[in-house]
Amino acid sequence: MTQLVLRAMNRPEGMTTHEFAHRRLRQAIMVGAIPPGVALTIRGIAAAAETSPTPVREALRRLSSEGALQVLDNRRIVVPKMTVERFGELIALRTLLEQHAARQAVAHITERQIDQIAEIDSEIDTAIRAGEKETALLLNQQFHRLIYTANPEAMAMPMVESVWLQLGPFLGIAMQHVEELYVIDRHQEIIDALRKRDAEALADAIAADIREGIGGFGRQAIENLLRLAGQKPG
Amino acid sequence: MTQLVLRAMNRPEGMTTHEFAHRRLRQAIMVGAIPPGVALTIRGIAAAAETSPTPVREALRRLSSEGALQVLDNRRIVVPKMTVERFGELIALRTLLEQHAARQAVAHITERQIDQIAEIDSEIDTAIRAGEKETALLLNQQFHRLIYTANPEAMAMPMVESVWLQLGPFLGIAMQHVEELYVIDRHQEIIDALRKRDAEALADAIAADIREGIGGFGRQAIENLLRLAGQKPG
DNA sequence: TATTGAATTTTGTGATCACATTATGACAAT
DNA sequence: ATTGTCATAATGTGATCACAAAATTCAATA
Repeated sequence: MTQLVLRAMNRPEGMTTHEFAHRRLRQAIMVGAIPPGVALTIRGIAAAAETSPTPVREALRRLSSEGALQVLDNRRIVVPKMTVERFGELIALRTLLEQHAARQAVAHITERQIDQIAEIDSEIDTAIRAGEKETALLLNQQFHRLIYTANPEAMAMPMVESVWLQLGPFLGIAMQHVEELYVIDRHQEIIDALRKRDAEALADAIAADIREGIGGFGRQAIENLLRLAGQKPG
Repeated sequence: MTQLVLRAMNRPEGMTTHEFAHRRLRQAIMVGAIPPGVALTIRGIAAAAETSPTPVREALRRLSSEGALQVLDNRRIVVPKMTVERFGELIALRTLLEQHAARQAVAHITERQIDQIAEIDSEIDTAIRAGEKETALLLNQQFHRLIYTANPEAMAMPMVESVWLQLGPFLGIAMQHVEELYVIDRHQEIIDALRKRDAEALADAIAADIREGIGGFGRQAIENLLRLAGQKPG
């Protein structure tokens, strides 16, 4: 049994221990650092985070409510295993929610915010050219997040984050085995639609971005990736 | 300050204390028993649930991740206040998610399950005739839930539950002040579409059911209800 | 070799305590 | 009447402990 390692992060002042534990665990799940199906122990996480079990449990409760973790009948906590069916459902939900969130954002977004989003896009290109896949992944999320949160009442945002989190472990696997995951995107098309305040063009571009990115994996490719990652079927 | 009262419930064997606290708090929020904006105290809930603060905190973390509660900067925990904008967003999300969940369910649902759903529908009629609004509300949720969970990988279900939970406090208010909230529904239309395995007819019926039910409140009606409930604009 | 069963360890859970932060109320000054 | 100050109370937070349940180990048996 390999000991869990959490990436070192600097803790913002005023952040509680359980929030910090939540953030670090979330990051680990998002990049696929925690293999699906193997039990997480509270004491193990507490040791890795150098805290006591109490705040860790609160973080685990939150993550399970967010769909990132699954509480088994034995009360053990695991990262859910990916299946072809689950993957398809998550991609469909991602498209549905992000299209909706994008449409709702159009009426609120400012030119200043679009500039900022375009800035993130160029940072993504830089990260990809530098081969920093993990950075590119996080920046890509930030790109989408900045669009949707232009709507001050973006009620769908927590749900989008939940889907991202559930796709995270699989994305981590894909990043390790697939070279050209981010060579193409529809970001320029998204930015153009934003500047024109064209909600339908935006929704189309979002759908295409998802479809041609992570959503483009076929059944066979997904099964191969899951096998490569050593995930037992079940 | 009035003391919080949680409805007595029998605790299923094997259920943990924090799960039980979560369920009871969830129920209280769902029927609008906790006024929005007033701070919930951990010790107060612990006293009402006759437990210690530890499991209560875990329940509160879950509920905040589910959108039912909001953690303020002061670290105080409140039921979020409803606004016209938020209400509209929640209804839009409810429609979007439930239409999707219904479409995904059609391929999986069995005649036996449809029979069960029809049974719930007649129970709803009974409850309405008996004037038991709260029962009708819960049965209505069960009606919808049984449809969506026919799909074994109903990934949208937790999100639907989240929306229900966020609409809960407002529904509780509406129930107290509006007589004919449940006199009409599209349930028969939904059942017919299920029997025909007609996904599009089902999605239309779901949308109509929401639109003509809680979704039918106009801006003025919502503001009046919020005023009646004594909610300060904020 | 495979399997059962008991002993041991590990783990989840909830209560309790101590501490720092925040809210509250009393009272004085303007 | 309103504002500001300070003492007190209430609250959130995290560590620690005890207990029961579950998993693991390992020896005995088929």
